[in-house]
Amino acid sequence: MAAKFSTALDIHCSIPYTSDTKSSRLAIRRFTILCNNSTSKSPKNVNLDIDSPRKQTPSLSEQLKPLTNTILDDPPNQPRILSKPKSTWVNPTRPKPSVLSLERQKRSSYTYIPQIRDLKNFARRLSECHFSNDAFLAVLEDIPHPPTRNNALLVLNSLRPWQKSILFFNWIKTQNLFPLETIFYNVVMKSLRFGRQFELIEELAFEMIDSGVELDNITYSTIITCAKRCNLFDKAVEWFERMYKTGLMPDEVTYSAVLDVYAQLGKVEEVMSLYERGRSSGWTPDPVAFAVLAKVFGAAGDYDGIRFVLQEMKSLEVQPNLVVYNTLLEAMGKAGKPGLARSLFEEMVDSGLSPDAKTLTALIKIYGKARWARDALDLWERMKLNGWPMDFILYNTLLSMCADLGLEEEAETLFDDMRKSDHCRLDSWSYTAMLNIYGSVGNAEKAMALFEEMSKVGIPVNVMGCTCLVQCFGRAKRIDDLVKVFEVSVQRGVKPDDRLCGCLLSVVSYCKGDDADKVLACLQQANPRLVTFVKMLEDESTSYEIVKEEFRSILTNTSDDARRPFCNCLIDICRNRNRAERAHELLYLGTVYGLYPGLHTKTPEEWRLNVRALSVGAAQTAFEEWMRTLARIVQSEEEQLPEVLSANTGAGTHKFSQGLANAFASHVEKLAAPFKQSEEKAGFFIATREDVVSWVQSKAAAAV
DNA sequence: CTAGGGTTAG
Repeated sequence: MAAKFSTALDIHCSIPYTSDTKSSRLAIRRFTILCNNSTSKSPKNVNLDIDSPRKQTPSLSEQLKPLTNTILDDPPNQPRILSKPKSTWVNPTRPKPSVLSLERQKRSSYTYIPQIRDLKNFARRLSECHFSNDAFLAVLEDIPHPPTRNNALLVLNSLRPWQKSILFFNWIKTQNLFPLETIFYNVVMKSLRFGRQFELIEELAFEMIDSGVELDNITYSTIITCAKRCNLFDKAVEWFERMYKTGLMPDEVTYSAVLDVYAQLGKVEEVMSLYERGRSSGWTPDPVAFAVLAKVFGAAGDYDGIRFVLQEMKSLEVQPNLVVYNTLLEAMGKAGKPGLARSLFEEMVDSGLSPDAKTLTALIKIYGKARWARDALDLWERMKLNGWPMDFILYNTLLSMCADLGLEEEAETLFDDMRKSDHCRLDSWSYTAMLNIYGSVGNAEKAMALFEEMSKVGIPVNVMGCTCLVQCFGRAKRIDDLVKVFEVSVQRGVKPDDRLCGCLLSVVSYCKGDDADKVLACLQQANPRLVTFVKMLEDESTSYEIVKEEFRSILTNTSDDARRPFCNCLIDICRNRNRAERAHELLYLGTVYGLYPGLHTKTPEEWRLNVRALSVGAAQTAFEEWMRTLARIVQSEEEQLPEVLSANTGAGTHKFSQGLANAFASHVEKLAAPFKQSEEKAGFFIATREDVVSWVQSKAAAAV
């Protein structure tokens, strides 16, 4: 009997598909406000006054602030509007606010240089020479043509890494042959960006300001993206604001760079605000901007936001490119919409675009997490048939998908292909995916062989691999192997996390005597408080108050996604150690602490107990609790039962986790409760009101 | 990396 929740499989494989669209509501509401309020709400706050460059314009954050206040004043249930935004700027005394220039900055035209070959070779020598000043100067002696403006620019453009770019730049400066225009700074900055040298970039920028060299949109976007890559987001915003203050309008490249800054910070509100103000300035965003929008909604798992992006592109007649599709597909996955991802992919292929490895990685991952075996395998076939591009991440994603779907043979074939392949190597991801499969199917022999192979080829086991192995050996009751693998992993640097502890705890729940003690000894190293708590639960004399306090404190120190597994395991432990009432206490506490949202749902026609996220023991406990409640209601006649009562265990779409429905069925039978497994709805147990009422009455009669 | 923006893995 496999405890559904407590398998490492469930711990690892359940993607936190979130249906929470709070952020989108906010974003869309914000969007609505932005569409409507420009006529009524004080426009001075949104207006970037460019007509008087001497007057300092308010900074971006100052401008955002009043908008934030506006949204807080908004009635909470305003309907969402996803229509094409219309500019409604009608205040004649003020100009239409403009936040970006609709013209991209022009780039200087390319000048042909006949001695390009010589200079490129020279640049390569500079790039390859020693980093010391002397070595560099020695090569400089051999410059094949005089360092005119264009020659110097060409060399500078071909130089890497950044240290060399700086050396050459400084050398040109000392030569004093021509003024250093903006483009020279821009080229050096780009090189510095590759080296993530934000401080040096900023130094150069100040040098430009001091010496009166103009900073243009290319300069700013380079500074901003460098700050972004160095995770200096406040710096990125600071430079964006600085450009307004100097009277320079960002063009769409700089603008979408900043959109992405907010996107990476997860600030949906700010992204939407900037986007909307760009739109009302007459901007038609290009695919890059839409990719940024898609990313921000994807990160928030926000389906409404994704729909908004699609609709915007449609109404503005912007054709998505491959990157936009890839980002949208990824976003669909995060929003838990595998079906829509599938149709979006077909739309993409129909439009004539060919998927790349990233596209396929996103889709395969989505199908795997959704347990859509048919679609995953069909796509895999199509990939092979069409010769669509693969890379090592896609290979590993296919392996993980096999783990999600329990495709042991397919995974082994792929694993061997990868082993033989020249263009991809087995790495820790590949091995971990295989360990996940063997852990799921309970193939302890192969799991052990793989573990030994890993140490032989020098690929360290990570915490997830260790968890899979613990699960595998626990299920196989090979407790000595479990202990060995745990000890070795910890010695080699694996830091046990809450998932691993949950897995150990689940093994404890179905082990007895010595075996349980051995596993508890492992758990003792990883989480001693949990072991103490298990002992408290077993001890009859522990009071409810103490259990409650200690449990709360343990949960507080447990990561979110491991809390329910912990509670499930602890309930199982109580039931398997003859502490049934304590199991009821823990279930009650778990419910109070919000670990089982929606456990019981009511409509006028039907009351339902949802035990899909519960372990076998927890599901049994919940069912008993429910029966007690129903009996009390029937006897006290305080409330009318609905026509239908049902319990949902889930059908166990996962190949290896179909144990819950069976265990539940036998528990129902043991209690002689009148619930029947539904023929047409898999995973449902159903009783009518009459059944329950007469069952309660006959039990009451028997008790007299 | 040929002066600037966006996308892949428990």
